[in-house]
Amino acid sequence: MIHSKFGFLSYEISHVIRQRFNKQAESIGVTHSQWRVLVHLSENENCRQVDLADILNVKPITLVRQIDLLEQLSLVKRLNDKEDRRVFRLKLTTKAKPIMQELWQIADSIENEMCNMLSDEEKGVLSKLLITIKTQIS
Amino acid sequence: MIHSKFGFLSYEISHVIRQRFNKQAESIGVTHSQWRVLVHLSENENCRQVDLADILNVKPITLVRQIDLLEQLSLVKRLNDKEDRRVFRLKLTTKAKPIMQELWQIADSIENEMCNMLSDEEKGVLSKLLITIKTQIS
DNA sequence: GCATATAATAAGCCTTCCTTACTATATGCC
DNA sequence: GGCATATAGTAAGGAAGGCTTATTATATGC
Repeated sequence: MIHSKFGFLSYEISHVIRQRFNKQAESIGVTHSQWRVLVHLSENENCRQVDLADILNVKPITLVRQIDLLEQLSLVKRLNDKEDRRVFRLKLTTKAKPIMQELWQIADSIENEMCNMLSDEEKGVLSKLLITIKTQIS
Repeated sequence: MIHSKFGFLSYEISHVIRQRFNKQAESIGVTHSQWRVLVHLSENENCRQVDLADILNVKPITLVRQIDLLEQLSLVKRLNDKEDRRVFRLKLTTKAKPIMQELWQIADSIENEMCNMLSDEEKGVLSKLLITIKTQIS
């Protein structure tokens, strides 16, 4: 039996990406997981913790810890919601912006290294296919 | 600045795959990580632990624990090497074969779910591109 | 105005992975 | 042969990411 192993391959690759990212971002003090929180937050500013957890596919309690850490690093702020006192609204701080730029540079350089066998056209096709899948599952 | 975010996307997708796999394979008692060990071992039977660790991109001590577990489940056996008494050669047991079939079925069904928006041709292109990347980084 | 639902969090656990250090064995060089 | 160095596997212990279960405060529906 032949297995297409797409799922397997995507894990193999992201496993390596994660390792490289964590190593290179160590001096900044941000892990791949925390970076992931920052990226999704930047695309959904002012959301509630419960919303962000949902976007990240993790349980709220898992996100709480990560936000705690990011707040300690002064990268994220919890703001009280005026209409619902149970809720925190999450925001990136001004300090976060330049740091995220650095992190994107790391991410981009890792990506370039990995994809340097592919033509620009192939890279485009790959991204498009992955976006289709990501859209489908979320 | 626009980021192609291939690295990001591949993580997002494999994160979901991992969750679904772990959930569905829970009754079998094998996690995604352990399954990964089994798959790579099946493609490299009779290798040393240090070789398999290298293939998996983990440290030898990390693999030791996983092999301990898989040995407890009677899925893997450590065999003494005759020429180098420091070495164990790893083998899948006969019990492992049917269980791996079950695990492949889970993996395949998850994959089908995720890729059901793609044509067969697109799936082929995607696999090809990912294999190029995987080959490049290993 | 009470029952139920929801947002955030605490306590405590599991898994994966690591660094460091150790033991046993092999190998290269004199 | 004999010592220095390298290598295979492992123990101890810790960090990070994730979970389940339960708690507190607040909202909401009837």
